[in-house]
Amino acid sequence: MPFNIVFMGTPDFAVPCLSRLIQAGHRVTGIFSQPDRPKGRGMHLQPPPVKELALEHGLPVFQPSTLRDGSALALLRDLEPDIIVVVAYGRILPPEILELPPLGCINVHASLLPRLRGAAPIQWSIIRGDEVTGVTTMYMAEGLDTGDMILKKETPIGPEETAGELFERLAPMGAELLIQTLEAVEQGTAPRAVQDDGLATLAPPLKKEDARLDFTASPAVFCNLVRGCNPAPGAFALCDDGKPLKVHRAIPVWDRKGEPGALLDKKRLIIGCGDGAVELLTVQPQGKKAMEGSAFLNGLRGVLPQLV
RNA sequence: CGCGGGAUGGAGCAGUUCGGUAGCUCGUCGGGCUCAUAACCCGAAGGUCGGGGGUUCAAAUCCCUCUCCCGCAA
Repeated sequence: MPFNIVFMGTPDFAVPCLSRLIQAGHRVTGIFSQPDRPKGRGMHLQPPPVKELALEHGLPVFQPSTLRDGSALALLRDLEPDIIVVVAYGRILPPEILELPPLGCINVHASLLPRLRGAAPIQWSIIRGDEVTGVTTMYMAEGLDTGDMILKKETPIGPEETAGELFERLAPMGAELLIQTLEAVEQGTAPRAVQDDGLATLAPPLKKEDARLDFTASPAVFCNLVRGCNPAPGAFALCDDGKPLKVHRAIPVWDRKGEPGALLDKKRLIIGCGDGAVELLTVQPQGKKAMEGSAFLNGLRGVLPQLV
């Protein structure tokens, strides 16, 4: 017996969840998504991915600029949700909305809560060097990802896995867990586990400076940052001319040593790093396409890149 | 009209200011050296210089225009 669902979500991560909801035959009575925003080169207005999917299915989409002026609440009442499903919506729900649906508001989060609460759990799990992560569903509370947990699914992180690759695995995994969670809620068998705040860690949105590479760090830390920032926003090193060099792929090199930032090879982009070295496999100079490290060296015409 | 960089053999780049033979580092192919090699030496193939138009005796280079790629910012 499907119930009325209002879905709130914005970016790509939320798309599989909505897609599975529709596929599973749930009655989605309305979609909330962030307003279209000017984005990318040219600053053209871009609809969020969830909106595009919703429109393809002819579902009503709402994009209020705020949830706190009462009109959103009125709107929600008309949609008569039994439950609200929130996936990366990008906004904290006020208490009156959290309390509106009889079955509550549930959320899909891309980490094993209470670890990595926040907007960028996938990137941070890799940047921190975690070997395991997963997805968690929870009953939403007023705090940031602090609600009582319902279901969890773990998955190992590959030693060379990038944030983009992990994203591709976690998004469908989250969608599947969402379906299971809804079934459990429907049957009244959903577990409810309080989060241990003492174990909580944060995964705030990545800032520019977070993606800055440091050649004095250990090769492992360096490469974790590269993986965690791939494909976006892209980890970068600064050259001595002040220009950034994005590093898309890098691996530790343990049998070389050198001054941090110094080039250690003629043909490959092996750079001294921490107590060893790293090889930059794929880099991208400003204004250029991504290229192999060796190609970057070919175009330097004898000038050494002084990375700092 | 947000700011900016770019398009030159398979890859990455110089050459464009001040028009006049197509260059560099690699890769590929052939040969040599070597116990051997990703090292070294010799040689070769491969380019409508993004598209179109214009100026000129002559355009990668100057003028106009179009297409595509990318960085930043948001």
